[in-house]
Amino acid sequence: MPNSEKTEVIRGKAQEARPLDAFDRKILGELAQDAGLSYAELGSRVGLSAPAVHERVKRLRATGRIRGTVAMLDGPEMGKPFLAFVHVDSTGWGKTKELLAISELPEVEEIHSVAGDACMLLKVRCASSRSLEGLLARLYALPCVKATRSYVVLSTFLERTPQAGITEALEETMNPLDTATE
Amino acid sequence: MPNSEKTEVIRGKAQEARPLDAFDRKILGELAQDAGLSYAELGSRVGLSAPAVHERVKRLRATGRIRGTVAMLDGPEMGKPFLAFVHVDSTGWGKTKELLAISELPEVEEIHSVAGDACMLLKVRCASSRSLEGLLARLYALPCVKATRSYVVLSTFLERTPQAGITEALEETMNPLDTATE
DNA sequence: CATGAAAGTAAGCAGAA
DNA sequence: TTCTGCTTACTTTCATG
Repeated sequence: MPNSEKTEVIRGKAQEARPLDAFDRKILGELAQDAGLSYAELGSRVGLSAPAVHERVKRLRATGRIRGTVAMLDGPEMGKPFLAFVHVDSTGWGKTKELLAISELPEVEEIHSVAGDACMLLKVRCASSRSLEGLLARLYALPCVKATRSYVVLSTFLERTPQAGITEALEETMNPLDTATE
Repeated sequence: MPNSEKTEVIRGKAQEARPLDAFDRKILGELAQDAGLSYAELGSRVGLSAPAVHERVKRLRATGRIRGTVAMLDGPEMGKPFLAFVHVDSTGWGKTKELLAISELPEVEEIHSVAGDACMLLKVRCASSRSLEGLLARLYALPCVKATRSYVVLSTFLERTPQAGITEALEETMNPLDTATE
């Protein structure tokens, strides 16, 4: 069927607008916990046939809802028992080039720019306090870095990837201004 | 083979002690980026046969180096564009029961206890500033919570799961005390 | 290397716009 | 009717002993 590609192109990003239905949420919920499930098993859990669920997963991947499937490695087992969050006060504005350099380090897992009294926030996992020191040294070597504050993790109670669910109850407000408008 | 189990038991956690070799690191590096690879493809990338690489992956899973394989979901696409890190000052000590309650919320992705001027550090991803407020309200409802500081993420430059690599160069020290002993 | 299971494809059908 | 999406049946690839 030579026309199928064309159809995709014509529809363009229309599929991105399609909201998630209950089936999609259940599928995503399962896959966020275990992406190793067979389509048959996944289908029986959400109440769909294997090809149907396969089709939906393909769509969820294509539209970017699923960014990929990865193996979750264990930090300590990998020889990196030191987890820390580093707040970075910087002058000037987050030069992409400088960030590129440190994002290459396998020790650096997250880099965010944040509002609040810090400009950048890093999540780093490394072998020892020594290597954390080495990483901070690299940071201070950057001209824009003014100060850092490190929060060393003592123990981790929960650590997971983004979940599909939304807690509607959190939208409740205690603000009298809002109740007035409602 | 009825004796294989026995051997395993006798060796006990000996397999955990087995250090990662270069092949293991390469395998883990690939799987941390894409766990959807076939064993054949994985084998050709690291220079091993498919069954060989399969055996290694099985061992890496059994010994806990690989904690599981999950689908990475896109926060904004899931209707949760608000990412924030919340520092919690608490009195008394991290009652597990109370943590259990908030770790059930799909908005909460990480809970750590940290050294530094905060006691707990949360990573939360939610639908709106309103729901972040709702989550803070739940936190303050806990008797041990004294204060919170929230760092709202403006943009994310890097976000990934633990990596296999270790940067040896980070172990370099600038401390004269250490160079003296060496 | 061989077997069996699972992924992926194609064709047909039912329900909703 | 036309379109979207589920199901059954089939092919092919891959995991696994």
